[in-house]
Amino acid sequence: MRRNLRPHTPMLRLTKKADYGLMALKYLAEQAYLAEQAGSDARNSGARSAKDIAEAYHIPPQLLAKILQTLARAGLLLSHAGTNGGYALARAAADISAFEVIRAIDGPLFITSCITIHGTCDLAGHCTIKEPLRKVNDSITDLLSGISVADLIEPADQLPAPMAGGLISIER
Amino acid sequence: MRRNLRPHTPMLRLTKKADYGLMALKYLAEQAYLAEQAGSDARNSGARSAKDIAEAYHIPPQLLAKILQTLARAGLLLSHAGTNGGYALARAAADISAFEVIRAIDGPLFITSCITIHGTCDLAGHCTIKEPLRKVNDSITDLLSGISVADLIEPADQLPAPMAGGLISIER
DNA sequence: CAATCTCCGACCACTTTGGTCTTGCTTCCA
DNA sequence: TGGAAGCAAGACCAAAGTGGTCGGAGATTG
Ligand code: FES
Ligand code: FES
Repeated sequence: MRRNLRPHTPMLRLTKKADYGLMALKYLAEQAYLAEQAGSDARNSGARSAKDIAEAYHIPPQLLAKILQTLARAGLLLSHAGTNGGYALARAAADISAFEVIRAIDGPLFITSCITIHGTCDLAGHCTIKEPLRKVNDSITDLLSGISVADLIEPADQLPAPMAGGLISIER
Repeated sequence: MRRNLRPHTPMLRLTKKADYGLMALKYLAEQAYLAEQAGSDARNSGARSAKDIAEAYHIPPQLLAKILQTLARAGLLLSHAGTNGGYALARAAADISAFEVIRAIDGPLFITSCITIHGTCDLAGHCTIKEPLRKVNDSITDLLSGISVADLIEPADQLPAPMAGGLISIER
């Protein structure tokens, strides 16, 4: 009867912004690939406006614009203002890892709520949990670092072997 | 100059509640081990009240109580009301994985903000991001599943080989 | 019966997230 | 030489999630 139908209860989730960012990167990577194939001029190869990308994925244009600005500030994208401006990848798609994108948008990710930058938690001393958890954190970082936006453009295919280290060990 | 000193900007973090839950489990595991060593009676072996645990780690007692209740409801803990009551592990420490604890407290964890329960996202169709990301998600799940609360009690030592599969591959 | 302890839901303050709007600036081109 | 198209950078806001508190009800022991 009550509307307590468990709204979502998600956790350890990626923010929607990071999701949008990844989508945009993927889109740009595809465009860059197509432009290169078509042999168009080096300039404006695959550059697309924020509005175009937003429309392609039906995401709020203004929000995407802000995300793209963040990415540009982080050095992952090149922006070009003006009439035929837009955004383009700053590097090759294979050289941009998902980890960089997520960190640029959501900030440094740490799985434990205590580890700040140098492990000095206010609970240090009476909590020995953080050390094993940090290993998990590092593993996730490695995992995300091993995935490039180039790996995202072919969803149906498996990721054969284009990644640096496919295997991640728990003990770092 | 500006006070934009980046308050925390954390992401992909574990909730503090899950952290507390893990700490409590670790504590209970230690107590159970000690009780077993001392050869005390089988009953009340390692059972501790919520207040005791809260004091041991300096965490808000009422909050910890609620977390323990959640854990008990999930079947990870046994609760015993009454004068000398308290909580005890429902299973052996080695049989309780960190993944179970986290899921019991924070709900099902999905790294993408779209995957709900059966992948049908409102953006499905014009977003091919979720498939690679789901692999990451599965890898994290496996990673967490391979860590038991027994692995937490010895932080200094490495985790030698007590886990099911120490190596996690990106392609599941 | 009384003390102790778990159980359960309501409640609150605060932070984060997703999203909009406004204002300004740069580049291109008609 | 203007616009128009596009980025840049804020303030701003509503909704949701998080951390934490409170108070009563029920169980267990002595
Ligand atoms: S919560 Fe900070 S060390 Fe465990
Ligand atoms: S955000 Fe749902 S499929 Fe990409």
